[in-house]
Amino acid sequence: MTPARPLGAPVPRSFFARDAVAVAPDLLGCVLENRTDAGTVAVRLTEVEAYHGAADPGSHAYRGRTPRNAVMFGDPGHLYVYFTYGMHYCMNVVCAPGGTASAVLLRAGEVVRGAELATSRRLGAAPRDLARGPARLAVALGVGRTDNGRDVCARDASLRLRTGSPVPVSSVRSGPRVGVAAGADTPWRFWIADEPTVSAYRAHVPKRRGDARGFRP
DNA sequence: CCATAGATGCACT
DNA sequence: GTGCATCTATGGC
Repeated sequence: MTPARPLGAPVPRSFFARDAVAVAPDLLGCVLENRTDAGTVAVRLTEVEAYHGAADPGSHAYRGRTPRNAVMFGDPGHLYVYFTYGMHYCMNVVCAPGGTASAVLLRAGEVVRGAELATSRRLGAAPRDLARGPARLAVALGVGRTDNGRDVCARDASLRLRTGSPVPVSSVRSGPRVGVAAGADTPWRFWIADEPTVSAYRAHVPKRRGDARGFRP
């Protein structure tokens, strides 16, 4: 059980200086706020996933340090933003001591401030869908490639985490991570029960290859 | 509701 | 060349 923190207090770096699997459930209910020239959007986190360092086959860090994942190997409290599927950005917060490459993927949340700005970034999205899914969350917050490596614990951070209303332990759920083949036995996806903003679960879809085109068994 | 396909750039093998 | 820690549109029921 984590000690209660004053509502709205910035989350200190020490919070992230633990294993991602320990940090992830504690992150639920916290509020991520991004101030830009366009305005401020704040999101209450409802769904996250832990990536457990270089030993985790599902992690980008599994095959060692590369230019892309370098931030993961750095100090806790920094943002690891990566580009995927040719069009999407997803964001993690680095955890554990430097060099561990442990991180938490922020998968979904509820927009609690700046809904108008978030909606302008996500045209056509219903309120509950504004930040439902990791790539949508990044868009709603206005986070992209240039935010990779940002320190969310810095004194003057325009992108930072605050504590929110505590989430009862009884409301925290966990299960397999989305779209990750390795570690189906590790329930490192955490979410708040009965939250409409939690992304739809999609199990990993194995790729079929080498078959004749159009052939179906 | 559910299932599938296509988009699209880049890191890595 | 292969395969994404995804999203959206479309088509079937």
